[in-house]
Amino acid sequence: MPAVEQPSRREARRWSAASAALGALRRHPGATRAETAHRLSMSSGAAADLSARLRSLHLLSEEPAPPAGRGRPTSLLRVHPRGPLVVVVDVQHAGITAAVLDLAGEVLERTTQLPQDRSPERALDLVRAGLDGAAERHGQRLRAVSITLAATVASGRVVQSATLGWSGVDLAAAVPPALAGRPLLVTNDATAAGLGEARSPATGDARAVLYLAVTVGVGGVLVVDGHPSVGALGAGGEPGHLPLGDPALLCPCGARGCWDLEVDGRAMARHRGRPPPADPSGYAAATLAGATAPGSPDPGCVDAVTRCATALARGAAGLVNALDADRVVLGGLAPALRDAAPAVFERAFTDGLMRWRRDRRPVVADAVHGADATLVGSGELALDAALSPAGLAGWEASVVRR
Amino acid sequence: MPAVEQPSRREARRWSAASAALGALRRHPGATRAETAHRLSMSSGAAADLSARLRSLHLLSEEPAPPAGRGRPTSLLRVHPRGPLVVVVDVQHAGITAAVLDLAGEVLERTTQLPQDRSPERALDLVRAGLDGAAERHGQRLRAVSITLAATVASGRVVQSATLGWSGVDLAAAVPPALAGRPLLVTNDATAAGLGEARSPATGDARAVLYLAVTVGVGGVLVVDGHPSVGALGAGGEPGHLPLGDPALLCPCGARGCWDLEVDGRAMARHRGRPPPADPSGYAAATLAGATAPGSPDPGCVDAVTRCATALARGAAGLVNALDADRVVLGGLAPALRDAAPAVFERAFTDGLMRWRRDRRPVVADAVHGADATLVGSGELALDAALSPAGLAGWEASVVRR
DNA sequence: TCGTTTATGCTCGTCACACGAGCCTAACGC
DNA sequence: GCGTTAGGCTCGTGTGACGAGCATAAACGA
Repeated sequence: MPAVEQPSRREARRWSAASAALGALRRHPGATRAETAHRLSMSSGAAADLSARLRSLHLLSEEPAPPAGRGRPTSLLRVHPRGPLVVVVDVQHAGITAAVLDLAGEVLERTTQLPQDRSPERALDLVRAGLDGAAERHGQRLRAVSITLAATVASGRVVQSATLGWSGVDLAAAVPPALAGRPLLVTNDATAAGLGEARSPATGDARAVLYLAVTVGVGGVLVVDGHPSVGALGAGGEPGHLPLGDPALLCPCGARGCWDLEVDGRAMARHRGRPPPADPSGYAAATLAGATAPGSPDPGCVDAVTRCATALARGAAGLVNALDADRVVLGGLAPALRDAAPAVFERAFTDGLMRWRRDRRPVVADAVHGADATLVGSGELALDAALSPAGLAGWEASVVRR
Repeated sequence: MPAVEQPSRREARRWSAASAALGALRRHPGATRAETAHRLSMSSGAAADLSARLRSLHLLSEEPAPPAGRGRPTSLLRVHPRGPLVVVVDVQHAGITAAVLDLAGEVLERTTQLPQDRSPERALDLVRAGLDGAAERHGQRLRAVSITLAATVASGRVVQSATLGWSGVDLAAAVPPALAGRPLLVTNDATAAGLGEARSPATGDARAVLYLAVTVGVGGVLVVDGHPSVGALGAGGEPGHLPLGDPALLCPCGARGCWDLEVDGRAMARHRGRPPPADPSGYAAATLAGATAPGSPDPGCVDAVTRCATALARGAAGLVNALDADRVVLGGLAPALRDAAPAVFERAFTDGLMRWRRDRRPVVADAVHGADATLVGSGELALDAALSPAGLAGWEASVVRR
């Protein structure tokens, strides 16, 4: 854990308005200054002071807004071209992606590297290389580091990963000296993706978003008021290990009857009487293709897909009951699973809801960010840290030093 | 919903230190001034200013602390005898309890009334009477109202209650004019109880506390960093309606396979081949007694209790997996259920955990507040509102008016 | 007994943000 | 061209946080 010191009360107060303004700008990209001031109920005087301060610190720049109707034209708020940046790294079985984002969440650059072998050491080397490259190109402008992995993460460490085959890996070891002292966030990939989806404008004004992504098993997270609910160690977002399935089945995680085993390629293989596939995602995709083949759907595939769609919908409804989500977002293979058996899904979802919820049942939407979801969510986490009062105080210190 | 206006940024800033100090005092009753100042890393100057302000507003009083060791003796911080109060009402099948608490969470007075009949109208009358009585005795000193019920609550309304037989009741109607404008909190009883348990010193420094109470079904809530996770509408805390049970069983809530049906008196009756009992709690208590009778335990009771204890432990472990709780607190009949079959419970709990969690498995503790848990938690909710910056600003206004 | 040590409380000057009032400025429209 | 409208700017005021320096109350020790 890097020692990211808490700002004093005074320091926090000093930056709270700036943090709020930059946060508002992040949620409403391309907003004007007057608009933002109204949104935060600031007087025009306060807005003028704040704007001057943020501009002089390279935290934002303004350009004249095109006049719209009567009145003195306002200005558009933009990310400053020499403002703070964040760097994110996503570690997946398929490859390691590093990206640099600006305060607006725009991806400025991204690189993907394919590891030669699967060892954690090699992967950490690639993560370090990615971070080092970004540090070289952007130096002090990088204000936070966020790493996501297809793994269960607790207290900044990987505690297990069936996908990567890791356990007990500390990600802090992959941060190069140039970035030491920056906030480091280590997060499960589905948790980050859920955050990215929940904060997307497409999600509307839902207060509690349940994100569920089927890949190998089912990952996901509840995002309440824009904050992921990650529990004690940050290892929340493991809905797949609720015992919603068959108690006779032993999960690789060590527990029995995990929901994980009912919704993915492993479940489909089981339903078709086949041995567990080496690549459950590929197997699931093939089974989905078989079930939806125009003209001649394979009955075995249809049955397997139907059962998985039912298990997914039933579990989603149960989680809505228990956690009081007002929106469900499906990611990974889940949208395809639902599309392959929409009526079955719908029925199982409705039947699984408590009766009083059926009147105003949560919308079940498909994820909008696609393959970038994890990167986007990871950026959100990093930007949260960079734009917190503590992060801004650090930025000011670094600007003054120059 | 009463219109409890948001304080301006300035107002919030004005009260943030006071709010923090009173919050710290609440968590550490009987703390000294110097201790509290250190805890909040305030300079002695700031502490002097703040203390003078809070004393003049009747928010706290000081008395000389008994000298302990060298150095100038400090003072003990106490609740002011004319300071703010909160009023709470707990609506249960068995009766309606109203209580008035001071800022330290001490119960100053409490009354319980037994309703003549079970209609919501009659119950609301009793709630109103309880609130009116408190308002008459304490007037402006009452700063927040918290109502708890054995019911599913969403957006301040009761949406369903098997126990009370209500649905669609708006609690705002029970607030007398004398208390209009005060923050009104309406909460499920198990959620409040869980909050009370999670904030109890007995719970230690756990970050995410999973509270599970078996009564009729199983209620509970995840409390993260002292805040209950209540989802979109405040209807979280319904873990009993996760489909962890037998999908063939239809729950009164309308869903199938609810966990609710596996752990309480209804489950025990089913396991013993009896019809559903009218009073599941009483039936469960009797079955527990039968299973633990010294000398001659009833095998049918033992079997029923064992199966329920297993279902409880298995579900608890699954929720720990999914939500990342680092402590579990059992309330209602759950401690008795565990005590009746400790080895079975232990085994099922451990087997239900993901393997990596077994090394540092969360402590499963019994609730400490007993029958008062709901009242205590309700008080916490009300005090949170009363001691928020907005609540304190309201108090100052009311003091100045006098 | 009386200075020394230690912990704490108090006063005061300074800083920096928030806010409101009053005024200035840039567009539109008749 | 002048009124209308929306928005920006300046400046005085309020207020809390902080640090420095001093005052105070107990315990300790010679």
